[in-house]
This record gives sequence, structure tokens and C-alpha cells, in this order.
Amino acid sequence: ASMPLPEVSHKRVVLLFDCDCFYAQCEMLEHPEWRKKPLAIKQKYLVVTCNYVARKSGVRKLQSLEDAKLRCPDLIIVDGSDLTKYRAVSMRVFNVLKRFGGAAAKHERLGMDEVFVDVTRAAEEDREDEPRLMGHLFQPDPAAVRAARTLRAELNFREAPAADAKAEQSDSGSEDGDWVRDYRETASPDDAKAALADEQLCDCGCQKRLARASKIAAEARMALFKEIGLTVSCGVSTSKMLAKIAAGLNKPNKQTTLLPQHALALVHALPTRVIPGLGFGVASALRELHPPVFTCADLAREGVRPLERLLRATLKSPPAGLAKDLWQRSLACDTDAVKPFSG
DNA sequence: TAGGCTCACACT
DNA sequence: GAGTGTGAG
Repeated sequence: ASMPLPEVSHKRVVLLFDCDCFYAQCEMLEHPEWRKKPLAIKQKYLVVTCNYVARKSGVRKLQSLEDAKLRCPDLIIVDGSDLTKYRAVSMRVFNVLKRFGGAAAKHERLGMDEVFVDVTRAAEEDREDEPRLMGHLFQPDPAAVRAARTLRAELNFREAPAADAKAEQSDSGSEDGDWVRDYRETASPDDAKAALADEQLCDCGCQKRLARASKIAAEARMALFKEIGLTVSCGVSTSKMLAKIAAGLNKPNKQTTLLPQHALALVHALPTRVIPGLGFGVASALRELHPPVFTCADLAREGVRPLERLLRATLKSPPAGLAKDLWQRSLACDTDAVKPFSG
């Protein structure tokens, strides 16, 4: 190991709110009669998004209109090239979310349909002894846990959650029944038990902070539904990357918590494209390598120096430090801060 | 040296 | 597609 291995503290708590099929939901707000019908939003000749009824028929994002109509002859198609309506709803979403996480929270917009919220401070406040975890908890299977352990050992990478000074201080499921379950109940008994299993406890207090954050997430999602009528998926974890990946695990209209001690078991087998900042170009170049680099574990084993060479060969002018950042993220370590007022 | 501009690239 | 944001130069 030639490069300093990533430092992982679990002190931050980051939420990612991701509006389900955003443009389609905006249209359904104006046309409730479309809610139970297959609906696609087009720009030029492409379906840019579609509701979950349409997805059941095989309609997909960025599919040609032709394909979509073949798969779903009764598809309702709306032109979405005028974005003004969507921008307005997007700002309403952002303004609702700004009320959550307390005065110290930071909110960052990503495109029109995603918002990161750093709720570290609110999650630290110790007003509830045993906060209940809301929504889903990601649980790696034993094989994935073993694979992550092997990868860590290979790279001599020790997770060091020994808290630093700061942390130490302290379906379209839009039917009503679904709502009550997802917002009002805690995680399933199995999830809750797993969260408290001795071997999975981390002594820095991240479980409690994430559980508190999961409650904030549930309250915010409830507010978005009541005040705007939108369903969102949410990821709860300790970095932007992990929150984003977590949000994708249960969709639509669900929230998922990812404990940092489970992150590598989830990330190691995923394609390199899950790493923020690693786009189509770099991912393709990585696959051309011999042996090819497909997964985050492949990239982690590759190391920083080879990645630097590949970036120089692939990109016109690779930003300084990009190789190191991407490599650290391949080990589920993402230090990118939530940047406030990005919208 | 600070700003403004374009470009490539990534993100939705 | 229809944008926005970022870093390099």
C-alpha cells in the first residue's frame, strides 16, 4: 500500500431526497386522472421519465418514443420540453426541505429533483435515548460481508470509526395504507434487531444519529406529501455518496438507512459508475483495461497511481486530486461536503 | 492576481 | 432531452 488509506469517520449524517419520476409526478398533480394510467414525459423523440404504472409495461427512461409505444400502446405522452412548471415545483420541494434539520443544517440541490441535507447537528442532539429507526435498513448478506472483509485485509484498510473529538461529544406505494406503514412504523422487527446486534454496534454513536436522522427523513417526506402531494425516496447515511446509493435501494416512496459499517459490503460489488465524479468516459476506459475494472472492488485494488495515469490518458485536463478522491470512494469513503445554497 | 471567458465533463 | 455546476486553462 503506497497511498495513505482513506480516513473514515462516521460523524456526518447526510440525507438525500430523490423525487420519484419527478416530471411525471408534476404532471399527475395537475391531472389526477392520470395517476392510475401509464404516463410518459417526452422531449424530442425520447421518453425522459415515466410513472411507475408505465414502468410495469416496460417503459423506461431515455427510451425512444417508438419503443415505448410498442411496449405500451395506451401510453399517455406529455411533452416536457417547457421546464417552467417543473422548476416551480422543484423550488417548493426545496423550500419545504429547508424547514428540516434545524438551523445548522445545510441544503444542496442537485438538478431539479434531488436535495442533499446535512443533518449532523440535529442528529447529535440527545433528546431521545433510544431513537427508533424509520423505514428500511440495508443489511448485507453474509457473503458480501466476507468479501468486504477480504478486500479490507488485502488493502490493509482498517476502518477507524474511533470517533474524533466532535463525534465523541455526543411500487407506487402512494396508496394510503402504504403511507401509514412507511411513515408511522419503525423498521421491521428483524431490521431493528439487526441494527442493535452486538457485533454490528459501532462505538462512535452513528447508529443512534442515523436513527434520529431517519425520523427527520420520515417527517420531511410526510410534509412533502401533505403539502405538495409528491412522493420521494430518501437515503440516510454518513456521506453524499452513501446517502445517494441508499436512496436507490428501495423505490419509490421509501427510505433506506445505510450504516457506514455496512457500506463496503454494499459498494464493493457495484459498478464504478456509482462513484460520484466517475462518469461515462472514465468508466468505459476502466472497462477497457486489462484486466478490466468493472466494480468498485476492482478499482480499489487498482490503486491511485494507475488511476492517475488512466485519467490523464482519458480526460483533457483531470482536476487535481480526482484520482485520490475516486479511489477513496471506491472504498466507500466520500468526504464531499454538502454545499449550502446551491439553489 | 482577479476576473471572465470557453471547454470538457459530470450530474439531474 | 434541457439544463446546471465544476475545474482547467
